[in-house]
Amino acid sequence: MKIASWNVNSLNVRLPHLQRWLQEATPDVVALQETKLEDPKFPDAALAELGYRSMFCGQKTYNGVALLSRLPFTSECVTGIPGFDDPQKRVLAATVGSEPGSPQALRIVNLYVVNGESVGSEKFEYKLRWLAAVREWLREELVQHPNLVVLGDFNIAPDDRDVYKPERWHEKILCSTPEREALKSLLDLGLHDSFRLFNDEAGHHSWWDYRLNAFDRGWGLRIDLVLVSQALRARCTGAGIDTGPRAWERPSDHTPVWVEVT
DNA sequence: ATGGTCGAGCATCGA
Repeated sequence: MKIASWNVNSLNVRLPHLQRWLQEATPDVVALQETKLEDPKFPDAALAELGYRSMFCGQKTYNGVALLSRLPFTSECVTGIPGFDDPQKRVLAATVGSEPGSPQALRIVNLYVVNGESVGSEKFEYKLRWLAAVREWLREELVQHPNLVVLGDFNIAPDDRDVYKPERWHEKILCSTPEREALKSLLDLGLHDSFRLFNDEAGHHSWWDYRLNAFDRGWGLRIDLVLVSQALRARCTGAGIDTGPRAWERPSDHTPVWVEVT
């Protein structure tokens, strides 16, 4: 089973890319971020034609998340962090494949983590509060759902191997110590960065700024992650980054990341 | 030379 995440930066603009990539990569489950679409405008019929059921939680202009699945959804759709009041649509969780709690079920938590703007800004403080609330929620999710996948645009590069020029990003947004510690506190719950189960090299990225031809120059960061629980870690057979779509015409600034589990 | 590009929606903001 292949589970993927992609920040599409407007599903309205990127639907043709998504359709092409679904057909080429044939993922079973896909988490999307930055759909920027209100729910009545979500293209669920077009995606159903490719065999995908959809859950979505969007808003105009900003944010917006969705889950696509070839397997049936077997739970309600959870939107937002329980108990954390937040008008921004950044979270969508559901169970796929089998009844919640069964060994065949997979719990999927799709996160569009707050960007944070710059270290020390109000948005930065919001990012850290938001991540602390996610941590407390995931602690409970792990009790209920041993087969847990937490994936999305984390807006955090886990360490310097994930940054094209670490000295340029030192203590900057996406790379600062408080952000990395917040991510580590999620991993400390019993989650693993699936990409690093298979590859420990530097130089693998999932996002490149639109400016200055960053993609062609290799100026990227790995900020899109697929975290897996302990039980799922044992079932992981591969993980990777599909850089192809970043080179297509009129691309998202992010490219899909994925994990394979048995 | 750490610059300046997208997407949204109509001037500028967020990333």
